[in-house]
Amino acid sequence: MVDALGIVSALGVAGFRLTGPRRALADLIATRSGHFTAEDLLAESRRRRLRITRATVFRSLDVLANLGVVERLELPSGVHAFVACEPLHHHHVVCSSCGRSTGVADEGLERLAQSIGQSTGYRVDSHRLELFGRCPECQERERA
Amino acid sequence: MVDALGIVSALGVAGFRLTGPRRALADLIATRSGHFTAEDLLAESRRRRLRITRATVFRSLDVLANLGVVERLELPSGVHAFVACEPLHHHHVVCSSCGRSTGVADEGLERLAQSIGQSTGYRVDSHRLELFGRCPECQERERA
DNA sequence: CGCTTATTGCGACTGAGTCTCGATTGCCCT
DNA sequence: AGGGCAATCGAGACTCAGTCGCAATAAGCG
Repeated sequence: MVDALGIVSALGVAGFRLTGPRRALADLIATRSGHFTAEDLLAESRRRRLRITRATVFRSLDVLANLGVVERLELPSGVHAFVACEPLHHHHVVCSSCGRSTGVADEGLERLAQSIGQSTGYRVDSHRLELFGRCPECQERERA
Repeated sequence: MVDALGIVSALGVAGFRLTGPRRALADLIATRSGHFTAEDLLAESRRRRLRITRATVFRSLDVLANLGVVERLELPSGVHAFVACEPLHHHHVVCSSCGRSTGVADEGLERLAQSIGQSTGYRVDSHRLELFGRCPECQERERA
C-alpha cells in the first residue's frame, strides 16, 4: 500500500506541478489494493464526480511510471495495467484471481540477467519480469 | 532461425489445416531474423501480392503463439511483437537496436520464481521475462 | 468425387491511447 | 499580494491495433 501523499511529494520533488487532477489521481491510486487500468481510474473519478479527462489520466500515469511510482505491466490477457509501488522494487507478483500484487525484492535476478548476457553475448541493459499466480488469501479461499 | 517447414508441421501435428495463408505466413515468419509485428507481416504479404487479410494474420499468430512456435512480447516502447522460437526456450533477449533476438535457456529462473513464491506466499504458476540490450553485432558496429 | 466443417475474406466495428489547441492555473519573482 | 509565464488541463476529434460476424471457400476425410 502506498499513500497519496507519497505520490504527490514524489511529483513535487521531481519538479512537477501539484495540480488538482494530479492530487485527485494520487488519491485514487492510493486506495487501490491491486492493479488497475487507466479505465478503472477514469471510471472511479467519474463516480466521484471529479472532472478528470481520459487524456489527463493517461498523461499522469505516464509521468508516474517514469518516476517509478507506478509500474506498467501487461496481464496475461494482454490488458495493460498499473500497480503502485515503492521505487525500489522493480518486479511484481500479481494474483491472477484477485489482482492484488506484491513487490518483489530483487533476489538474484540482476545476477541472472548478467549471466544470460554472458552466455548470449548481449549487453543486457534492461529487463522486465512479471510473475503470475495465486496470493495466499486466494489460495486459502479456494481451499474452502 | 526457424524454418517454414517446422512451423507448418507444428500446425499439422496439432491438427490444424495446412491452408495457403498459413503456409505463406510460415514462410514470412521464417525469413524474419528478429522480432516482428502483425503489421510487419501484413505489409510484407502485401508487398509480395499474397492475398492475406489482417484478420487472418492475427488469427494465425494466435494459433502459433498457443502452439509455442512464436512468442508474444511487448517491447519497452509498448509495441506488441512476436519472435519465432524453439518451443523449449521460454524467454528471449531482444536487441534494442536491430531487433534480432536470441532464445535463452532457462538458467535458474524457474528456481528464482519458486524462491520468490516462497518469500511472498504466492503460488506462482506463470511468469514472463523479457530482456533488452545490444546484440554482439550491434555492439561491434557501435564501436566503429 | 462429394461432404463436412475449419478457415478465410471482407468490411464494419471497438476501444485504448494520442493529438491539437485554446483555456486554466500552479508557481516563481518582485 | 499580484502579475506573468510556462506547464497543465479539458474537450473532442482522431488513429490504429485488434476483433467480430457472416457468407464464401477449400482442406481433408471417406
